[in-house]
Amino acid sequence: MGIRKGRRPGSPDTRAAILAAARDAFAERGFDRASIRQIAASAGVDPALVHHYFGTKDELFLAAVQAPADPRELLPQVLAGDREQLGERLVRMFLGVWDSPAGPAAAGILRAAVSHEWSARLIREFLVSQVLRRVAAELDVPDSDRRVALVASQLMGLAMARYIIKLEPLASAEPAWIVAAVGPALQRYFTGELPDLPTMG
Amino acid sequence: MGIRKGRRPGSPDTRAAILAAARDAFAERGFDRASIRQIAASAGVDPALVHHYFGTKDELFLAAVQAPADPRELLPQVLAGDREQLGERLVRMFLGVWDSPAGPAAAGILRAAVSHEWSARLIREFLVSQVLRRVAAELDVPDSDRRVALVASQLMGLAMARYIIKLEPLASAEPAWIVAAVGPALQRYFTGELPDLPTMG
DNA sequence: GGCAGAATTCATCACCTGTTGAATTCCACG
DNA sequence: CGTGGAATTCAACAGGTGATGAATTCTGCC
Repeated sequence: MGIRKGRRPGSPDTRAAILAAARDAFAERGFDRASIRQIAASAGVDPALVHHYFGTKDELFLAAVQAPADPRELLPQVLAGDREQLGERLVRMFLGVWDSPAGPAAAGILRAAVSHEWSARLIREFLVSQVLRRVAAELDVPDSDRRVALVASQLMGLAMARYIIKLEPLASAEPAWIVAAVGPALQRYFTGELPDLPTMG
Repeated sequence: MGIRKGRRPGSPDTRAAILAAARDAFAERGFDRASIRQIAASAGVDPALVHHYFGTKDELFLAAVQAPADPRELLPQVLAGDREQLGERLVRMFLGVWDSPAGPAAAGILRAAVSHEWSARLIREFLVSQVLRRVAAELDVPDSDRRVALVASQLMGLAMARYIIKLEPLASAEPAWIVAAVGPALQRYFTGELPDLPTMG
């Protein structure tokens, strides 16, 4: 009676279960407050097994949140089409990702990025080298790196307000409305007039 | 010899020292990773004294981060003047607060808001009832609550990108440039054309 | 001078954390 | 049928956490 030691019969994919539990835990409780013991319990498994599969907690986090969405797959859809509606397409895709099953993972990354420098570095490197740089290369306007950073700031703010802080009425607004409201703002960052760099002195 | 028990001579304002240490700790390590023991040590004091002055850790946090800036004092300066430059004035003030000594406290609140629902509620209530509602009341356009929420999202994103994630070139950009770049975006949210609410079906 | 009360520390408690190493059980292959 | 290796659990370690209650020393007042 009770749970015996040793290998269990059948072949449940325990590894995947742990990963799923970790994903959930990190997403809704953040890195610090998500505990390995709790993740293990939630996966119906001993904590040591978590360490057996994924080493340390940091590694588990990396395994759990890696690639919530692949920019190499998504960006071309956004970049294709006329440049005058780039902003709206980007917001639409952004909301699509966050409202998808990948959303919680993204929330986990964002939560972790706020409290851990190494995770902030992670998201920064990801944004810069996987997303922003590619978009910037596709734009044929000057100051493209500044432009994409402004775009990133608005999108991060949108995610914070809508999914983390849950600020109303943004949190429960229709995606279509948000696209129409925020899209043009991004469009201006992309292709509109921006100030020159201030000349010192 | 060594540190004796009991009341110490002189009158160093220990309470203020604890508060300052707590402020620093919460700002740069967030709520979870800031420990009372460490705050106490950093203030040259026993952990129990921290509990003696401020009760629980939550209460200490509230005492440490309350009112990094008083909207009742700052908002009138922003709202005064012509409506066509409201956006720029708001960005300028926002950057002013974050670049001031109050900035770290603001960062602490933001960090905590991301990992704790009760703290997210805190910042949400603060934003809604102390800032957004007042600004909305001052605007004479329809949909003012939606407009201010959009503004809040852009400002939160700016804070995240510049002060938390430290995304370049935003992180080290000149405030004047940011004002000129982001101001008009906020201005559009405030007084520009926004889409109607989508009609369902 | 004595006494109330505030300031401060000490010594804990109970708990949770990540992590490790050994023990056990099962499966697959020879 | 046996054996090696993978899956899984148990038991524990070492450390950190917030919190509490009692003890001690000082200050200020009468």
